[in-house]
Amino acid sequence: MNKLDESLLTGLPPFSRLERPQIREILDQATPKRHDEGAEVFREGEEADRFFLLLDGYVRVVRTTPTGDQMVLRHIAPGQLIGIAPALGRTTYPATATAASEALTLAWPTRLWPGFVTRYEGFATETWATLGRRMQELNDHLAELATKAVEQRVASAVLRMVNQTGRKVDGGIEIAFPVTRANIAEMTGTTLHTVSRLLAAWEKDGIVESRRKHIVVTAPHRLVLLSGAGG
DNA sequence: TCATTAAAGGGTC
DNA sequence: GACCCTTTAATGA
Repeated sequence: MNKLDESLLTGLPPFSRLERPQIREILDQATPKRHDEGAEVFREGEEADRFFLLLDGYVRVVRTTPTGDQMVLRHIAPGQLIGIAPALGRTTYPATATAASEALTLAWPTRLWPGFVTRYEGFATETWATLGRRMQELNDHLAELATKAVEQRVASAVLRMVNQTGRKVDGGIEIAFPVTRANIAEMTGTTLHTVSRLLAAWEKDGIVESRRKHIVVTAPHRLVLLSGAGG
């Protein structure tokens, strides 16, 4: 079996303070896996027997409501830990993670978690920081859902994706993974029809350009204004 | 202001 | 051709 290259982990926040032998040790315990677009990485309610590092690609985190509706909670960019139920004191995954684009992960058995936290300098601190950021985002998102109008919510959701996963392209910033109108509807608690109409209107105003599953924000500051940030 | 319903066209496999 | 993604219009809460 091929050994994983140490450069995969060097520089990533959870491992940035570690020496080579420690990184080697961590990699030797990891199982790499490729996920096709749409494939599940882990499922809500399952026994959390592994935690993951997203090496490449994007992951969509989704919860299903009792009525069967899906709610998209967040998107994860490469370099982040996911499925870290043990850090939350849980034994099952709180949400389902699916590959938003073709993705590559490393997985470790959850039983190794306590050892990672105690043995590896900076690992715990970075994990807490990640959890803190996600908590902050959730708070913002919740306040937004409760108080903002649909157009503001959709604008915020698009901006969130741009900020977390955007890449520069000619004429703007592109969301780096395939997104449908329905996906955005599931992030904002509206319908795909409303999202479609909003994007069409924004495109007419020169704020975005979109093709199927593909959005480029050409005037981010105007989207910020629409999102109602700062008033 | 926004959801629902319906109809239709283009894309992709 | 089947199925998915998207657009558009009409209707009504």
